[in-house]
Amino acid sequence: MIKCHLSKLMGEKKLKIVDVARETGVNRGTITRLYHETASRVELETIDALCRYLDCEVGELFEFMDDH
Amino acid sequence: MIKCHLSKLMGEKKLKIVDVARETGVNRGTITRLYHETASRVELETIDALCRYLDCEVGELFEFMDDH
DNA sequence: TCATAATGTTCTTCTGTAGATCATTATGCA
DNA sequence: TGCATAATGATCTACAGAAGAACATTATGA
Repeated sequence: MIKCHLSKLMGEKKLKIVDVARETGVNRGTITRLYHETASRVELETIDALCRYLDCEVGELFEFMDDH
Repeated sequence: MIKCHLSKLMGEKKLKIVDVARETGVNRGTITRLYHETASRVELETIDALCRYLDCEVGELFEFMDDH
């Protein structure tokens, strides 16, 4: 499975969902879904905006968990 | 922008699009779009299948390129 | 050269995000 | 403590693009 670490990254920086949505320009619903890991599809543009805003790599945002 | 390194990873292993599609169960059209970087959206399930098949991390498949 | 495999291309279908709105909960201040 | 406001949760419709299939074109190799 692919784990999304958005909530962890946001928690470390004490960011709110509204902040991230406002600053990245990404829809709040989208941020909410990634935060709660209920998203199953993601726009590359969204990943781009999050990496830029959180100053992180794609690999820090999404992790491949080998659960066979 | 987000760069997809699927073509590079496939090239290194001399893999064909049909092979990857067959082995991962991902639609060939989807592999083709990622290969040619014409995809703008991606299923987490697809990333999962590719990471597992290529034995790589998400960060090796997608890279954040900071082009301001 | 010919058969077959691989890739490219195009079309329809359908899923899930985008975006908006409303409901609920949390927060801060008087 | 109560109230105003901000943040989050939840839900709905519209739409973009992946999924999947089918057909065309190109590459491969016997």
